[in-house]
Amino acid sequence: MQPRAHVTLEDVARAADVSLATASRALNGMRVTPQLRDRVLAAAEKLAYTPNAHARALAGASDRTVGVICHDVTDPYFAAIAGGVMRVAGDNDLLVMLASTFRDPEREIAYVSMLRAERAPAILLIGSGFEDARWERALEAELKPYLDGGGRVAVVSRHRSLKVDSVLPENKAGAAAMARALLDLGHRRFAVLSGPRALTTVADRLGGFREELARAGVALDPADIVEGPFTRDGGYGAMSELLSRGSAATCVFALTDVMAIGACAALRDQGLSVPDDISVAGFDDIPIVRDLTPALTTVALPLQRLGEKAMELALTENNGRRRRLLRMGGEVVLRGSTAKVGS
Amino acid sequence: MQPRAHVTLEDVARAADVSLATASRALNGMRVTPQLRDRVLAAAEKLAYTPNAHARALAGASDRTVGVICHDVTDPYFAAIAGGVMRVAGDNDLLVMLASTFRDPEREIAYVSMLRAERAPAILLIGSGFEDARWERALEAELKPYLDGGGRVAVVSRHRSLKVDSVLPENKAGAAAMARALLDLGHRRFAVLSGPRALTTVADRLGGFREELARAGVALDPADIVEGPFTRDGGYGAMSELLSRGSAATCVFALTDVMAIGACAALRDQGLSVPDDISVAGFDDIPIVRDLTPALTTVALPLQRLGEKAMELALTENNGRRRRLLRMGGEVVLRGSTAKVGS
DNA sequence: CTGAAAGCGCTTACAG
DNA sequence: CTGAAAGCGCTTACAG
Repeated sequence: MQPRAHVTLEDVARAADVSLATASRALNGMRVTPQLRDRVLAAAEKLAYTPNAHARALAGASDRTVGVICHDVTDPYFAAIAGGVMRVAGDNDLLVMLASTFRDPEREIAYVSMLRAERAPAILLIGSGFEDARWERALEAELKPYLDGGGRVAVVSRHRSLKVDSVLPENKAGAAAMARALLDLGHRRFAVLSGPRALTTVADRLGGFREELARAGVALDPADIVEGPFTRDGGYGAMSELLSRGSAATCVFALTDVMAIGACAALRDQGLSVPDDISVAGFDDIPIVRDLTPALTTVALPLQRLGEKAMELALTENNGRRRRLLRMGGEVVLRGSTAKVGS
Repeated sequence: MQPRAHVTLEDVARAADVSLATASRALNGMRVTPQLRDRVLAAAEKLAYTPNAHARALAGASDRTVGVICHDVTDPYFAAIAGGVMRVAGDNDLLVMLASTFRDPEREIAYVSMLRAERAPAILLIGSGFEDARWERALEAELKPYLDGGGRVAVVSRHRSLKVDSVLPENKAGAAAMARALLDLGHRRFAVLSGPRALTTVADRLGGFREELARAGVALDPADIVEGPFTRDGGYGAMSELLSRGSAATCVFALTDVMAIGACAALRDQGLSVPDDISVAGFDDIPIVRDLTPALTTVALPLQRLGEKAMELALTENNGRRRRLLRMGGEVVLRGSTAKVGS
């Protein structure tokens, strides 16, 4: 009961009057005479003993803590994916260590490094990578030795990242499908609220949208593309900017639902009605958007499953040495935020 | 480059042709001849060396990973608080290990136990406790030895929990203030969408609301109190139940914004208008509610600051041995979801 | 089944 | 400043 030192296995062994080895075995459920076992368990209970996970890990016991690195847990998109990861982790009796980089590439590398140091059995990287060769090399320099050391890595939403298992939402196809759906509603003049160009997801979604429009003979005026952070306020700001430019677009496509939410707020603040004055569409289908008024038209991604699949990939041994790639399609869901427009 | 074994300090020391001690010192930025230092750093770089955090922790180096346990990261309420925690943690160069119990008391204890085993320097418990004596004892049995061992603990939103530092949103006062505000709008017949009785937050908010109404001579009909899970769907279900009971309430108070969102959805689905047919108020002021249509009337809690303060408490030594208690007030924010009603 | 001992990979007094 | 050595708290062959 000394208010300082930690109770160790040795204390337990001494109290139970057995050897260290026996104490260890009893606590770990290995074969031990019931009588000794009871004595050990009783002593441990009495002393409120908790094994030192570090010593245990050092001594070779396997670790049960996987690391998950995402851009921002407070973003519903990542929260939903993380929820999926945790579901599967929980089923497998794994503790999840969730970290947020707040979109700082440096910090992502720092986290991977810390997780490596912790000898986490698996690391999940959730969210778009950055178009930055230097960063890519640095990340690879961390991941490579980790993988060589037997670490498992799975990523969500990033391509080309090493030869690791990955879950890839079909951003490009989804954006293209959205373009088609909006064209079908009769829209011909579009604006896009985009995120930072450095994110690969931005390139994919913007590219898919633009190309599909082009296929229909509709061009996207560069002045109708406004860039902002991938946040609610980023969407608000981008929409405001667009309005101040006096865009003639009848429909705005925000590259994420979160931005779309900000855009709707900006429109509302300007006294404009969605979808009567202008249609708004998003991407992701985060849970909240169906509860908005009007509900948001979007490309629905199976967010929770994205996380579940990533965790499953990291958990299952990859026998063939090739990286596994799971593509998960998105589906356009038309809701109240987009209106038909007479041509 | 063997694709199995981990590179250890010894490998680095050998490659740099120095002793283990020197290699350790060089890597940790302690005084070492520049020449040797460079050799060590170069060797470490070349071998992609990462120190084993477990060995380091065992050997006495301090750990930089704090644990945060909340009910559900996918809930915007906890996400916002976690965001605050992470902000302060980041400023202090700490890694945050975020865990979700999904409101399972057993799991909370399991997480504390794991964190104890990890010798995390601090553990933060975020979210209402449960009214369950057995659980309380079990939790205390985990926390006590952890505290005695020098661990730091801070909690958000739970009272009576041991003698640990805590941040307490004024749930009771906030709910009372909300009652007053709604009475001022002219409402006299209320309904409450409540969460599980076992959560202390429920008792506080419900109690504060009810007592303030009573003070004004307004009684809360037990039939007008519907209980459901603290989730969007829980709010949806509870509201549906209330409607099916044919309640005559002119105003519904949901104990959390998340439930209020579900309630609004249920009303919408029934073709009822908020606030024309019925007023709805929530509690928490999670970020999204100001973007709803109508925006939600609620008790605004400084969510991010709740997290920041908790982390700060855990980080600053408590010299006086008494537990510190930070009360943080909530403020009623009237928005579009509540209407005046002619008396 | 049980115990003595080696070893996991570091850090840090303790000598030099 | 540098090195040899002890020690952190476990687990696990290895003998008995």
